[in-house]
Amino acid sequence: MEFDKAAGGEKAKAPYHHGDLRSALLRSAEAELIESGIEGFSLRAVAKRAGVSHAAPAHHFTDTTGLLTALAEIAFHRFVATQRAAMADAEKHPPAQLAASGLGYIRFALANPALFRLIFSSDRLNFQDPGLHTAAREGFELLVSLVHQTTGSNPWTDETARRNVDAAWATAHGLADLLISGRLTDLAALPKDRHDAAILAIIERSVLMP
Amino acid sequence: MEFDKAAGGEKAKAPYHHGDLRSALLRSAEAELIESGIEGFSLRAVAKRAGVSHAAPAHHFTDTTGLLTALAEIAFHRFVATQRAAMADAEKHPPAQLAASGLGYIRFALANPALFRLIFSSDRLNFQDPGLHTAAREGFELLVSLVHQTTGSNPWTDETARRNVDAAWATAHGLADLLISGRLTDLAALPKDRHDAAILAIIERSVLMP
DNA sequence: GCTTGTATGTAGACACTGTCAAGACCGAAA
DNA sequence: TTTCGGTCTTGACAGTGTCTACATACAAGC
Repeated sequence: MEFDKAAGGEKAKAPYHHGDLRSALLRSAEAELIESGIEGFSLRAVAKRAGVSHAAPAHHFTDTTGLLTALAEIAFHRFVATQRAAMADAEKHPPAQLAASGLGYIRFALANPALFRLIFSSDRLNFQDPGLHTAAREGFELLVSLVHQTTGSNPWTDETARRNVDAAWATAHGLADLLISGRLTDLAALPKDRHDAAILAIIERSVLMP
Repeated sequence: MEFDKAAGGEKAKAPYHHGDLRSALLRSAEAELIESGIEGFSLRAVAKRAGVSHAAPAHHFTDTTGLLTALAEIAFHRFVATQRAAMADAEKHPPAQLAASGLGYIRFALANPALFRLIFSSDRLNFQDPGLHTAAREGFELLVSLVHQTTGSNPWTDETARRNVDAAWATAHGLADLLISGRLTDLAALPKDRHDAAILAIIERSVLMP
C-alpha cells in the first residue's frame, strides 16, 4: 500500500483520516483507468489501490460518474497544457502555432490514451459539471483563437472561419483517435521527426487560407 | 444482414429451442447497445430482452467479447455499405467518389452512434477474430483504392499516397467522432444540403492532388 | 419402432460490481 | 467537557459475467 507523506509526517500506521484522500483517489483512478480501461474501470479497485474502504470513493465523488468527471477535468487541463508546450517549441507565426497545437493534441493522446478516451469517448462524464465544462471550453477557445490568428477571420462571427475550426479540429482529432486505436500503424512507426512532419503537413492543409 | 431469417412473430409459448437464437441475440444486443451504451452493456439484459435464460448468450458467443465482436462484424458490413450507398449517389469521377465515401462514413456514425463507438472505441472487441478482421479490412481497402484512383499513386507502395490515406481517413473519422459526441454543434445544426456540402469541402482538401 | 448422440438451452452458484444506510472515528468549536 | 460536522468503515442489497451441471429436443443409427 502506498501512502504519500502527509503534512504531519506520520508513518507506518495509517490514521483513520487519510488527510488527502481526494487527490489520492484521483491518482489511483488514473492508474486504474490506464490498467483496466474505461470499460473495466471499477470504483472498488480504485479504493483498494488507495488502501481505503470500498465505499470511500463514493463519499468523495458521489458515484462513478463523479469520480471520472473530476479526473476528466484534470485530464483536460493537462491536455491543453500539452498543446501549449508544443506551441512553445514551434515558430511563432500563427499557422505554425496552429499546427503545433494539433501536434500537441496528438502527443497527449499517444502519451495518455486512456485519459484521451475518457474525455472524448465516455458516456460516464457529466459535462454539466462546471469544472469539467470550463476545462473543456478552454481547449476549444485556444483552437478558435489560433484559427482566428491564422486566417484573419473570427470563427465566432464568420462561418467560413468556423468551418476551418471544424476542419482543423477534426483532422487532429481523427489522427489522434486512429493512432491510439492502432489503425495508422505505418504512420505510427515512423521515426519521431518524420512522424511529426507528416502530422504537421496533414494538419496544415486542413485549414484553408483566405 | 444475417439478422432476420425467420420473420416469425413472437409466439405466445416459447419452445425450448428458439430456432434462431443467435441472430435474435444479435438484434437484442444492438438494441441494448443503443439504449445503454457500451459502458452499460449487459449480457443478462440482452438475454432478458430476447426472452431467454441469462446464460444463453454465453453459450452462443463464449463471453461478452464474443457477442460484441460478432455484432461489430455486422456493424462493419453495414458501415461499408453506407459508404458505398453514398458513393452511388455521387458523380463517378474519383475525387467525388472519395469524398462521398467520407460522407457515407459520417452518415453511418450519425445514424448509428452506438455501433460506430463499438467498432472504433471499444476495448472489448477481438480483432484477431477472422470475421471481424476481414470486415474491418474491407473498409480500409475501399479507402485505399479510392485514394489510389484519385491521386494516381498506389498507397500500398507509395508513401506520399499513404499519407493521403491517413489524411482522408483522419478527417472523416474526426468529423464523425466529434459530431456524434456533440462537439461540432453548429456544423450539425446546418440544413442537410449545406451540412453535406461543408463536410465534402473539408474532406476534399484533406487529400493532396499530385 | 427404438436407442443414442449432439445441438441447444436452462438453473444454480460464485466472486465480483455500484450504491445505500448506518455507524465509528477524529478534530475542533462551544 | 460536551457537542458537532466531516471523514471514513461496515454491512447489506440487487445486479453483473462466467463457470458447472443439468434438461430438452431433434435427427441419426440400428
